[in-house]
Amino acid sequence: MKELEILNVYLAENGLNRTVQRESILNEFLSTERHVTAQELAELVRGRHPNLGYVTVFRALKLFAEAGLAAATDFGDGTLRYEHCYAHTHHDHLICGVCGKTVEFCSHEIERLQEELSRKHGFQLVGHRMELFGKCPDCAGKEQARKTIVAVRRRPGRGKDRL
Amino acid sequence: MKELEILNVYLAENGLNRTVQRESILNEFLSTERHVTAQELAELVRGRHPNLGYVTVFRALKLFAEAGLAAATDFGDGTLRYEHCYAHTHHDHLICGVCGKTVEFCSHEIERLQEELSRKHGFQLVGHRMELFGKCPDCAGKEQARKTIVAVRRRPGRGKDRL
DNA sequence: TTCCGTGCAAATGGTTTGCATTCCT
DNA sequence: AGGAATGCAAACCATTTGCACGGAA
Repeated sequence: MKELEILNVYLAENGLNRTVQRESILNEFLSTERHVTAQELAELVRGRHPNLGYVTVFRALKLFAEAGLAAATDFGDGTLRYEHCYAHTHHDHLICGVCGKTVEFCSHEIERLQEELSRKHGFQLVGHRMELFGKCPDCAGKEQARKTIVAVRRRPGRGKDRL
Repeated sequence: MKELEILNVYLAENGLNRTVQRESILNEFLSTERHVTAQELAELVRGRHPNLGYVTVFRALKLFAEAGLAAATDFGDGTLRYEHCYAHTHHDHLICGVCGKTVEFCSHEIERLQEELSRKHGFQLVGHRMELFGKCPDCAGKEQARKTIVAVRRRPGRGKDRL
């Protein structure tokens, strides 16, 4: 079963309609391998469908996420980035704070420890979010040591200087 | 050296001024043990200083963070929550998705694995963010199994239905 | 007496909603 | 036909900025 089919099943099950827009958005979404924002995807889609509105893309991404086709993450700059996740295994992200490159990884060991920790506190673990911030090999090469300040401590707002 | 002193040193070092407002905000901030948003803290402060503006609190919290007195985290609802972190050790959060209760924890083992993972990808680790979402003992007791849906998969926007 | 801080109001920007129109079924 | 989807504009809301005034150094 592939993505379009999944979507259609989800739509049918929930009494929602199939539309050209949703199909186009899904195609465009599936054909990018990056983490896209709604804005970015909307621009991509508009390449083929100039009058497809931003809001529609936004709503579609949310829908995809509900259907289990997309996963949203907020890397800390206040905007949601979506990646397609159907038939992908769970993973977390390693993010370069300089150039923004992301690497996906998965550590069963860490997940086991998280589970263990939750249990220790009586929590029933439902999900987690983990992002490692650092400098990628390229950027570490270019940039010499400066103040190595803290992506996590300084978590700026939604404004211009964010990230 | 305690917090007020740290702040004053930071202000002096950076050519900034000491003000009554900043001191009041710091006091109020230190006297709460929760993770406060700027809004919440502003309301607390206004108890004593009715004409102290929200923006000032906002700016003060940012300042505190720069001075190393506060740490900001975004639990995923798009609003920054500050906690005081001077002379506190680093920790991550375990968050109950039902009642919002948070537990702080620290796992050296996980941190070691994160370090190791980053190195494996050639990254120079600068910081991380990790939140575990689950159901706390109390809420797990009250609520019976329903759809155990994913705080991470479904990451809603900044609007009304968020969280 | 020169910046800095404050506080209001207005701007920003991602996200969401209202609503009239158009589309699926 | 009847509910759903679309698309525009307008609303929302946390955050940020502009600016005039009062305050610290």
